[in-house]
Amino acid sequence: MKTGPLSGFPEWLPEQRIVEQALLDTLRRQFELFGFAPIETRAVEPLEVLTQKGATDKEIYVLSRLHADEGEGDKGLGLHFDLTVPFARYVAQHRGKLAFPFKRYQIQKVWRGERPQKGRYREFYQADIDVIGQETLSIQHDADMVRVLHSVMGALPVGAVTIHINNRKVLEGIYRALGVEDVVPVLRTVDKLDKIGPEKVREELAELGLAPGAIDTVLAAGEIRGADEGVVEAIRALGVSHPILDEGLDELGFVLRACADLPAGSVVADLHIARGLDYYTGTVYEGLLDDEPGLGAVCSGGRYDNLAAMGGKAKLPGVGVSIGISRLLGQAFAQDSLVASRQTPTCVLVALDNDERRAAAQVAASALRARGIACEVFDRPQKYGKQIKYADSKGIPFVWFCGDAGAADTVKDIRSGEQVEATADTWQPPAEDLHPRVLRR
RNA sequence: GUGGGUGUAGCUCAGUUGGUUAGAGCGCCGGUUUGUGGUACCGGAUGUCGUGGGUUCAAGUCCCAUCUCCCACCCCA
Repeated sequence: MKTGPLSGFPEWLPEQRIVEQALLDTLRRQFELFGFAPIETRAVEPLEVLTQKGATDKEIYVLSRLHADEGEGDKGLGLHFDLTVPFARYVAQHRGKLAFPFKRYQIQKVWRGERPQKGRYREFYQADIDVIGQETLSIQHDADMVRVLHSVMGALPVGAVTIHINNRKVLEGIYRALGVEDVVPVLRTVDKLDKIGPEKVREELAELGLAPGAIDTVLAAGEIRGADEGVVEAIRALGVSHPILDEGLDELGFVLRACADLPAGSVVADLHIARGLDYYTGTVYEGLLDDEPGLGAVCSGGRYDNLAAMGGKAKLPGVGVSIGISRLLGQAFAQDSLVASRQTPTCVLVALDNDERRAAAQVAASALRARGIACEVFDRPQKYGKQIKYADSKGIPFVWFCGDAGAADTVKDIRSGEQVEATADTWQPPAEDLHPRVLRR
């Protein structure tokens, strides 16, 4: 059998999966604290849903049966490449049973058939929250997204994250005022300011047919950043005007005011953040690690007005963000900055004295488990040294010895070597040893 | 899809201008230690040298093809 890694399909060791699960638990708790309801959608969607207008042209993994009968025809199913498109389909489908504004969180694997590289995988977790309204959705939700992101990212052991926000209408208004017909290519180019620098961006804009004067304004706008409403004034000072620009500035100003109480530096308006996805219509978000900006966005999202208008006339505007939990983990594992305190849930290894005493060992183990203490009984009566070594190799903190012939049981903390008498019905490990912990270093 | 790199033990790697039976460290297993680990010492196992072809008396080493993985572009979490 052929073994070996598949590029872009990461598999973690138990101690890494423990970290991953801990972070997923944190996300779930945080999302629920903000009132988002859980859903899960199927892993596959009809290709026509995945490739609908507004979706990205991601490379989609198509599903087919190995021994499909001749003439069975292609059912046209593909694995989802994000959670927003399936969610839009879900909302349109269950519209009658949902209460709006509908807030949901969804933590699932997604698949993209792209070339993998650092921070980018073909199979990875996305953790999404979205709010979706009927006909309209309050701008308040745009601001709330920043608040949730700030809270969630702060709860993850990944260091400081700066959330960059912008509003597509602001950029679109400016570009239209400058006479640009097709704004999306300009947005994509400006989005690369950080990466390739203003001179390269200038060249690319010129290739798109922008006049030198217009390019100056586009670049000047792209350079604007700030944490408060000063950015709105700075944009007005560019001297362009357009109805869409006014709308965008109102929204951006609202979001900045609504987030004014968050700690300084956590949120910044950044006028070159555009996001490549073409379905965003208003506020856009992009979170970067302060320590590792080169990793790319670790959370991102935006407002969309049309995406969920699937199969009906009703308009379902929404706003949502996605957290790149796999990207964060890949980075953390690569630099060994997140580790589990042990590589198994087991808190106590019950040593096996001899074959006659298996029953006694099981009784002790059951008593511990009944009180929520994870334990396992060693499988054969080897020398105690071997059994302790097994516990040590997995990071199991305690070894339990059943007392012989009426003697008391004892439990040994193998880190300190301390061994004390104990009763399986009452003994309690320190709270920090009950479950594996995530350690940051 | 485009470009560049890579491939030898479970892991990290060495292997001379082609030349006997392919090595080291770590890890693993056993022992010193007749049930209480981590250190130390002693011993042991492990390879289709990515794969297929070719050149040669002789290929891990040279040539061709192919695959894999890594990095960058595109785009994105």
